[in-house]
Amino acid sequence: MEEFELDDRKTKILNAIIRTYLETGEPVGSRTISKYTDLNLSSATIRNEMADLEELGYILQPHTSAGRIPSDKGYRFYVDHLMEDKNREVDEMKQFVIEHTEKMEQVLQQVAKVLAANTNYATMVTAPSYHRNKVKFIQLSNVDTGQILAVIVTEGNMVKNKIISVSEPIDNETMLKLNFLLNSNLNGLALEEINLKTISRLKEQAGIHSDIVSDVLDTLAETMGADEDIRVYTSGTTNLFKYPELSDSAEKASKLISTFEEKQQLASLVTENLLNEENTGIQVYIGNESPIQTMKDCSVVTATYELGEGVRGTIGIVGPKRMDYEKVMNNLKTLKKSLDGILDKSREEV
Amino acid sequence: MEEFELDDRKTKILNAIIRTYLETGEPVGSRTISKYTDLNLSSATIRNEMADLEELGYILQPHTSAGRIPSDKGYRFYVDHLMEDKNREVDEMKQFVIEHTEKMEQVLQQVAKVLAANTNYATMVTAPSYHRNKVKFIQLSNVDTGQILAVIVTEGNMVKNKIISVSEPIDNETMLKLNFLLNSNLNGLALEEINLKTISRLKEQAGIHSDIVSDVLDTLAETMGADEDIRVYTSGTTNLFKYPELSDSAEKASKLISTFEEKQQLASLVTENLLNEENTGIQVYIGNESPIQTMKDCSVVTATYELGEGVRGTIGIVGPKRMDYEKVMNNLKTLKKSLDGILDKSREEV
DNA sequence: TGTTAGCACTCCTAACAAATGAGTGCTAAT
DNA sequence: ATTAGCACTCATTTGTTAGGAGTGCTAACA
Repeated sequence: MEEFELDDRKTKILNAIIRTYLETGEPVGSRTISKYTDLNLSSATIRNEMADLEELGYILQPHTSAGRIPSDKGYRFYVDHLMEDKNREVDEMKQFVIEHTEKMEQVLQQVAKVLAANTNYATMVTAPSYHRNKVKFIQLSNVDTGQILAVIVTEGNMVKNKIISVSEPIDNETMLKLNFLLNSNLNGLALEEINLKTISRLKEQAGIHSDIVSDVLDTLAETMGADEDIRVYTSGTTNLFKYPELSDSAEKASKLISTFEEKQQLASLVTENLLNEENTGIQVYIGNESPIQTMKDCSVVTATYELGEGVRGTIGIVGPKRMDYEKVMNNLKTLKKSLDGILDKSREEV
Repeated sequence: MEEFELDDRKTKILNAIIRTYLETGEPVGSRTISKYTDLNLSSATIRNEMADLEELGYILQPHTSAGRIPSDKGYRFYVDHLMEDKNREVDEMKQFVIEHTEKMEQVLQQVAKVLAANTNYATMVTAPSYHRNKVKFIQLSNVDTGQILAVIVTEGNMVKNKIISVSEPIDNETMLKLNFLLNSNLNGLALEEINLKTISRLKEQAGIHSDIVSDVLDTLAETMGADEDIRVYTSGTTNLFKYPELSDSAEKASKLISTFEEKQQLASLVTENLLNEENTGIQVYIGNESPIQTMKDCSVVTATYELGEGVRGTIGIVGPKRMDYEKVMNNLKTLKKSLDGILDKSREEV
């Protein structure tokens, strides 16, 4: 709590500076503030206060004889203490999400798109990953000579499959036995709960077909495993062009956009949040706080949604540091609310 | 055949102009050519010839007192007649593709990436679509009360699945019958071959469960259907920043990059090629020839690959009109060769 | 003691002019 | 038919200037 550093007046001035800068993107001078605030102060007084604020690290000057802009510390203070918590709704999107639950992929892409259009920033949405998700149903079937199809269905009705090659064909009876074996041993378990004991027991029971069991388990680990192939949908990356501070040099812009293309990098930004059990809120990274270096001139706001028990994904927004935090965070909150627990709901409805 | 328009010398000069421009990206002047070509001519003579070439529409001047640059017509002539057909190999990639056939998605993404790094242009690869692909195996299973899982495997070992909700549970015996019904009627058929007759026969035989059959058929149509959701992998879009003529204005660059983000647009560029049976070669779109408006300042080169009977996808490269056509086309040719028929091969190997 | 007016100073930016130079078209000579 | 030479065009670069926004400091004031 370093609020003690700032008295009431300084706080008000800092607030005014940041809000003005959020709007204009231009360094803001003392005279502007002098007119802006209700507490009538002359520009000279403001100047003195600004000098203090600068010394404390909340604002900085791009160069002598320019106005001030917020520093990372300034933004942080704003987000933590100054920002109002408006509660406008984002109803259309909420509605949309609910109406289209079947086609998850398209919904997520659409969410990214609408959010980008809404906010004028770049957005990313990661598909839900099956962290902590439980096995509901496993089935092996003969598909072709030498080829077995393994299908795995999880609690959240996520379906994964893999073709397994086998050296010699398996007759139907054995197949039935294997299926029973797998289901009775694994159903209801989350990936983390499948330990060595379970595995060795399984293999023992499978006898000569233990290699197939191995393959199935591999598939399980692969498909339900962590960051393996988290799908990331992005939209509006070119919105970043709108903010000169991000795109003044072609190189800068290029690097940023590249990061969005390298979806796996984005995924990494997000994984830690997913695993962190207790974090269910909204995360704000300002400038260097972001784990991705290329985004050091940006702010990143992410929200973790949880479709159902342990089925989590992330929605993120990337923009300039002077982003409209209020708007962004409210958008995310509403979206999060719409998505949270949607699996349970849809199951109830059916 | 409008080659008659150009005598030998004009051809040589045009060739020189284009090649120089491909390298430098700068308008090329008469003096440069005068030194460049082996037929020793003074700059003045070149100027005369250039005036002719301009009148004929092969080259143009950005403004008075600038050098000449190739027009679309000029590039077209170059690609059709002037370009050499070098045959360097792209072995590393070929090797890579063969070694990683199992994980198609990752291969394709990687192909896009390597190709982009190799050429310094933007690349796109579409996942194979199941056009003309045949049903190999269908299976319904009870997954949960009121929920049936339908799995469809096609010739190319593409697996698709869908959860179908049913109002009342189906006992195992009925399920077996349904499965038999579906497989005996549909296996070996391509989507196009499933006509109304087949459908009505199926429904008739299914009796009271004809609604489930409908659902399965819908799923079939959806998953094997045309452009539905062709997946497109892109890479190196920011390479386009390297070419000033594409990124001089932020707006221009922005529009281009956006097109790459809107993958479905890219897909449309490609669909016609996929359906066109006899086209198995390499396509070059120069400037306005491209079906996508935003790419009117670019050249697009695409190759259609065919993993197996009717399982097709596209590899594409987008760059400035002054792209290194030779290199690009050779890269594509080699890649195409590596991918063609890969399904059949891998099946043989097993 | 906190606040304010005034002023000199800094530094960015826009505007304009001049210099540069690459390249052309035309003409006259070969 | 080819070429050298020359005048001319026009984008680009460079230098200069004027303007303006904003600051820090000082001195006066309540």
